[in-house]
Formats: sequence, C-alpha cells, structure tokens
Amino acid sequence: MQKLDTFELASGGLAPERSGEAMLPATRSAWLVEHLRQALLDGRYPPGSRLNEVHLSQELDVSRTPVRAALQTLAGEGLLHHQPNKGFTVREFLLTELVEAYDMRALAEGLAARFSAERGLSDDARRTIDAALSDGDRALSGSDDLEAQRAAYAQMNQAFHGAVHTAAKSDLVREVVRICQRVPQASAHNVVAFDLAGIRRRHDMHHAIYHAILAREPQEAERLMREHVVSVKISMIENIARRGR
Amino acid sequence: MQKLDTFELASGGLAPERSGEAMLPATRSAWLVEHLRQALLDGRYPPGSRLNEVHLSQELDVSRTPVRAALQTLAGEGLLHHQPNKGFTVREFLLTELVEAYDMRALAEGLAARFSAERGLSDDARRTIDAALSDGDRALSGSDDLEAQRAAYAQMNQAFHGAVHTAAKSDLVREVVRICQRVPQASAHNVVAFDLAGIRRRHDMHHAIYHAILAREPQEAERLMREHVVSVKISMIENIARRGR
DNA sequence: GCTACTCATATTGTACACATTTTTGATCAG
DNA sequence: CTGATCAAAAATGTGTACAATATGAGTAGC
Repeated sequence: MQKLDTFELASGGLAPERSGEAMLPATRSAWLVEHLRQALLDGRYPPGSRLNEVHLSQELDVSRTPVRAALQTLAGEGLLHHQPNKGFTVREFLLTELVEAYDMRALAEGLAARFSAERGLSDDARRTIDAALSDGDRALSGSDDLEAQRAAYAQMNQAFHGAVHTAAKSDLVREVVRICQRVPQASAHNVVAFDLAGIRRRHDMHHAIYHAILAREPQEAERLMREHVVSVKISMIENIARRGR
Repeated sequence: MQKLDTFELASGGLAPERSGEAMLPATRSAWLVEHLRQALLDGRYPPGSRLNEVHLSQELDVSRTPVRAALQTLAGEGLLHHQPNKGFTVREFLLTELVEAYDMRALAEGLAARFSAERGLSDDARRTIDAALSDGDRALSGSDDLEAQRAAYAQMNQAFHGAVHTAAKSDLVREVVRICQRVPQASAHNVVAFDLAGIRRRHDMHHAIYHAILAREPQEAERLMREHVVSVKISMIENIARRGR
C-alpha cells in the first residue's frame, strides 16, 4: 500500500511574517489560504502527499481551526483532495491533464480575446498592454543574456495575458483560466523556458492579438489567441520530450 | 465523535432526512456540502443573501463547525462569496454571466466531444448513449402531452451530455462544465423549456454528435457539439426575451 | 433635524476539549 | 517469514467557550 507518511515542510522559521507588513489578510484563515495556495502552485508540497493539520498548525503557529478552514477552501478550489476521516492530500495532476489544460486554456483565452474585442479596451487596459508590449520589444531587442530576456519576457507575458483577461470583463473566463493554470507547470511563468526564436515568434503573436482587439475584430482575436496558446502548448510538449531524452 | 444517531432521532422538521438512504456522506460536513450545494443550485437561497452560521446550524441541527466547513468548501467552489468578519453570502450571477456561461460551455463540451472521438467510446458508454437516444426517440415520437415530452427529454439530455463528459475522460473538462452549470438556469434541466420543434431539432443534433464520435471524427464532433450548445443558448435568450415582454 | 459618538447586541474568528475513526506496530499462530 | 489480530497512538470530526469584529439602537451635541 502507498505510504501515507505525512509531509512536513522543512521548517526553518517558516512561520509567516505577520507584523509590520502592509495589506495583510484580515484573518488567519485568509492568510493561510493565500500562503498555502501559493505553496501548492509553486509545488512546494509533493503531489499526493498528505497535509497533516496538527503539523501545519504547529509550523504556521496557529490553531487547527484556521488551518482546516484554509484546507477546506483549497479543496473546494480543487487544489486539494479530501477524504472523510482521512484528511487532505495534494492533488496530483497527470501529464495528460497538463496537455488538456492547454487545450482548455486555448479556448478560454480565445474567448477572453473575443470578449475584449467585442467590448473594447479601456484607456487603462490599453496603457497596460502598450507598456507590456514595449517592455517585451525592449527586452528582446536588447543584448542581455538569454536568462534575463526570458525573465523579462515571462513578466511581460503575464502582464499581457492578465490585461486581456481583465479586459474581457468576465469572471467566468477568469475562473476557467485560473483552473487551467492550477495544473503545475501550466502557469504563465513556467512556460517561457524555450528558445529565443520561439519567444520572438510568440511576442509577434502578442502584437497581432493586440491589433485584432484594438480593431474590434472578435473572431480574428479569438483565432489568434487560440493559435498562440496552442503554439505554447506544442513548445512545451517538445520541451518535455527533449528533457525526456 | 458525538453520537450521530442523536441527530437522526431528533430530526423532526426542517432537518433533512438521513436515515434509510443509501450512500450517505460519511460526515456531517460532507452531507452539508451536498445539501447546501443542491439548495444553492436550486436557487433556494436568494442571490446576495447572507448565510448566518448560527441560524443554519440550528435549522440543520448540527453545530457551527461542520456548517462552517461546508460554507468554506462552497466558497472555494465559487457558489458563495466570503468577506472576513462579515460571513458568507450567496453569489449573484448577472444575466451577462449566464450568456457567457453558454459560450464557455459550448467550448468545453465541444472539447469533451473532441476527446471522446479521439479516445473512443467504451462499450458501457456506447450502451448508455444508445439508451439515452432511444429514450429520446420514443418520447418525441410518442403522443404524450408536451410537458411529459419535455420531462423525458430533460432526463435524456442530461444522460447524453453526462455520458459524453464521462467518455472524454478529462477531469478538467468536467470541472469547467460544472462551473458553467453553476450559474442558475444554466443547468441542463432548466434549458429545455422550449418549443417541441426546437427539442426535435436538438435531438437530431444529439444523433449527429454521437455519429461523429462513433466515426472517430474529433473535429466534426467538436464542431457539432459547439453548434448544439450555441443553439441552446440562442433558444434560451429568445425564451428570456419572450418572457421579458 | 442631523451627525457623530457610545454602548449593547449579534456575528464571525479562533482555540481547545473530546469523540470517532484510522493508522501503526507489536504480538502471535501457522 | 507471512499474515492476522488487536490495542495503543495518531489523526480527523464535532461541539463549545471565548475573543475579535461588525451591527444597530440610542443619545449627546450642534
């Protein structure tokens, strides 16, 4: 039978910083939800591992009650799995699910682009996207080393896609995208570790998508965004295959 | 744990029936999650209304602890909204979100059909869909009154779509569809209250989709399923507009 | 009459005690 | 050694007390 050993985070002063910081969540529960969600998305807890309520509460220096509250919320979000009388475990995602997440995300982000084109961009949104694209142009034309360019692109990429999601003004689309990015490795900052030529090509697609949205061409914007995400998917699959060898 | 039978014996009025049923959840929390989720999807709690923990626990005859557990889970699922120190409120969905839910669902169900066609149907799935479609044929060719035909079609419709979702073998797709159906009026049994001609037309589309899946034609299956859901969306919008007058 | 303040009440957040279930692992028969 | 048995230990589920916060009624001051 599978080992049900409880997973403990190597805790060297892991207890959360709670004093002197700005904009802290109002309650312990809310803080724990954010903290644990980030830890899970970062993969700091091994998939399938069991989260022991007592250990967590001791490590994080709160009682079991807010820990349970956070775990229940995260289970509702689908990041954790819950079995009655057996507790919470970190949800495992198969490789097939990663690929499916990209297929789904291509459709959801395509819809976001369609809605953005239909509804038009606010001045604020336009400024945000302009800035993101300019940052990308600058980063890719500069002579920084590859890693710096990748980092800059990653940040720009998130800003661009985030702005489109916001411009779509659809909570539903945002939620679906979030669900797709829940699968580890599917989040935006993990998908850019490819070759520079690919990054340039994808950046050009960003420009094209922006252009279609500005021109109020919903069908074209949706088509381009789908293509864009699918191309990221393909790159990622190639990347995994390359690493596999 | 405190005696569970205390609750069962004491349950006199508002408290839900729990004895004699098969497959009831192992814990109070799990039962509450199911009970409250169904109540919310049925619209038994007004959108925006506040859910008082003490009142709920009294009505349902449990302590606050499992009530809070259930509310936290449902908030994670997005059916409730939570504000620190102010409690849980029933999430409100705007009319635009209902329409968006259909757009998103068309894409998600289309993906389900694509995956089903790619992966092929199990004997079990084929039997299920065969039965559903035959039921539909029989109901629509019979001479029952309109309401009976609608009811039969509603049940068949759910069976058909459910079978396709299952055949897609993708948790992600299932989750996205669930999110789309979370919007009140978007669930399958609410969308069939249209004219008989429309029902017949949609039933024909079911046959066509099934045919494409059986023939292992992913693109065609996806295209047909999208058209199908969009046609339901349009009927629903017309229906709402008609009622609006 | 209106605003701002005060305090009583209601509601939510947290800790903890205890009941129940699961898991562990020591023991023993074969 | 293998597998079953069963009691101890550990972990989760639930109830409840109390703390922190929000709410609302009433009142003083203008």
